[in-house]
Amino acid sequence: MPTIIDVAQEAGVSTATVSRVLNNSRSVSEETCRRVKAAIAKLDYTPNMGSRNLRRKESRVILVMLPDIGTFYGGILAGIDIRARQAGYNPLITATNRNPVHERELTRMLDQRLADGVICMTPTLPSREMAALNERFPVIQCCEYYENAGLSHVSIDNYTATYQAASYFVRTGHTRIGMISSTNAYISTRLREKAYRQALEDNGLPFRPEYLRQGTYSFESGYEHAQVLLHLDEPPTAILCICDSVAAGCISAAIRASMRVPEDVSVMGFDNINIAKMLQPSLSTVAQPLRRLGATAVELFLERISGRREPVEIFLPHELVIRNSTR
Amino acid sequence: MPTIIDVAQEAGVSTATVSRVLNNSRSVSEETCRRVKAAIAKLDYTPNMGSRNLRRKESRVILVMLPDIGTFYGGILAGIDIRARQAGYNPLITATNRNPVHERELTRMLDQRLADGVICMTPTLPSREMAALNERFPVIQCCEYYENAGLSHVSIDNYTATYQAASYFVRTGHTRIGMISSTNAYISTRLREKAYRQALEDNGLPFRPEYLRQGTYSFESGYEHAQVLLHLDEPPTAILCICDSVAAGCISAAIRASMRVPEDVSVMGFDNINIAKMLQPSLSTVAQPLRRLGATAVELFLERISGRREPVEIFLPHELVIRNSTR
DNA sequence: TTGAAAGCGCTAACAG
DNA sequence: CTGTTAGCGCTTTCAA
Repeated sequence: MPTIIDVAQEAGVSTATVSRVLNNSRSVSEETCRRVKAAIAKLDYTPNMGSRNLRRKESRVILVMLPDIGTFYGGILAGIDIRARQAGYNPLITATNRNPVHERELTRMLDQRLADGVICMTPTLPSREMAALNERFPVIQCCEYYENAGLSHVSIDNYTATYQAASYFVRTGHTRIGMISSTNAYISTRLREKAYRQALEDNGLPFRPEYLRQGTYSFESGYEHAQVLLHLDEPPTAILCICDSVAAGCISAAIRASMRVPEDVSVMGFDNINIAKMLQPSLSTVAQPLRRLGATAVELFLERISGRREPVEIFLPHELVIRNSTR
Repeated sequence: MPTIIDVAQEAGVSTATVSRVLNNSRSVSEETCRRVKAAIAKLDYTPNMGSRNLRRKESRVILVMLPDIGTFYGGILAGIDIRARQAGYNPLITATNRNPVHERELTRMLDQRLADGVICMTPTLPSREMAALNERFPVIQCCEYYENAGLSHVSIDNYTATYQAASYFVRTGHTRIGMISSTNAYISTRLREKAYRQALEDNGLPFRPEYLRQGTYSFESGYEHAQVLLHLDEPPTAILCICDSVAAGCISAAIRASMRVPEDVSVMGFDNINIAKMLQPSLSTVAQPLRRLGATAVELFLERISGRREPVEIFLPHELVIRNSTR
């Protein structure tokens, strides 16, 4: 494998000159430049990026941590991938399964200079720890975030999105509106529950504790909690779900209980992942701009790495997508 | 950020000795070892892996190329991730969207020494090109592969899997069996179509060209082609789909055409991705051992990088999962 | 058992 | 415009 020295010899110049050509330093004569390029072509030379990175004290790698590589993250990853490569960075994607130990270990890649910074979608590590890490390396939060931790983040406005979804139910005549949420402490979960309650209150509807269920993000959780909800003496006629998988479970449970969706019960998901349109009936849901979320996270990373220290908070627009699971 | 030199000074030894401690070279006295470790702890030192890699002429990165980060690949990626990290490698995951130009560009990361080898799930580049690349770097194929290209690969036995799925239809009384396949030239597609035809023939059923449709891997494609199939004068009573998303589209089209699944038409998917169980009715499908496929691909990579040159071909067991979309 | 010193391949002052 | 040179942080002979 040829090195810059081989190229220099072949072209009859110094390695410095080859380096200049490699990096388009404007101060190389046409003629020399041509010779160097010819040598590069002849030897089929490719610079060793590892040594360049060592010299430049960077790795050109962004660590991307997410809980799992499910459908939801696919779109975000696409956004990250495109924007990061444009900027000359390689996204190193890794699923942490929400395991703090594993996350902490990955975080060591920053100290090892194997990555220049991290885009994090799993707020599992304590806020303090992340803030401390952010003192030394760029840490960007995507989708989820800590309030007042001094970290830049991008997400949708979960509160407004959910408020609108609940209001949609009210507007279409529902008075018994349930919610299948999650037990986690994510900011998105807290805001969504808060918006759900506020929307009820603002519309003169009572908050019924038995209508608010909390489980996981899974199909199974949606199924179980919907079962409970639908067997209440006065079951809700509309159910807001914390994500599309939960909504899928909700629909399955309704059908299992011989109820029609949306005639007997309306179901609304969240996220608009691929399966939303595939379900029977197709799922009404709150769409998140996945690719833009990813691309924006990279943008924040780039700003941060080029010197900016003050955290920036970005909220991207969502969209209520009405399909056939609501009436 | 402290370097090995700082540690050496702090411990009053040479950098060579620190390096030895770092790498557990057996020839360091207890006492020295203790001092070095104390210094490392005191300075909160982490080795710069970039320079280690430069020196050792490796990157400890495996490039993982896949067409898209959809549900199907999620399981495989999990398998790759776990096994690769165990072995001290970082998987660099990247979606190529089946774009040869993009793939070729990514492949340059090997020349740039940014990755030590590649696990490829998108057989987009010409067989020759991959074989040539494999001369210089480890190239492992996962799920899809070229025959006789001298590359190691792991996948299921697509022929047998499909043969069994088709036979299942025959066994449950179907005589009009259709297939919604794909236009791509993947080995899996070719083998599945071949098995479909052979199963018909072996069971004395005629092959009807109008029963074999070819589209893409998408929900939309499944929907469209199912529509055509179901509006035939003599529509099939069972449809084998190239993947679960296509099967989902197939079910949607059937219901749209006021047909019941599985009473009027049975639908079988392929892969057993997450959505299979979420659909209404839940989807019967051929399950692939996703995590094992990923882990095995890494295994092949490790074998190859530690010197083995003869290609090895591995076929992992599949499983026919019968749910409610078939009778 | 330990240290000195030579690189790994590249970039960036600095001189000329 | 170009070359010389000194590293980036680490590992690894080679001697001692």
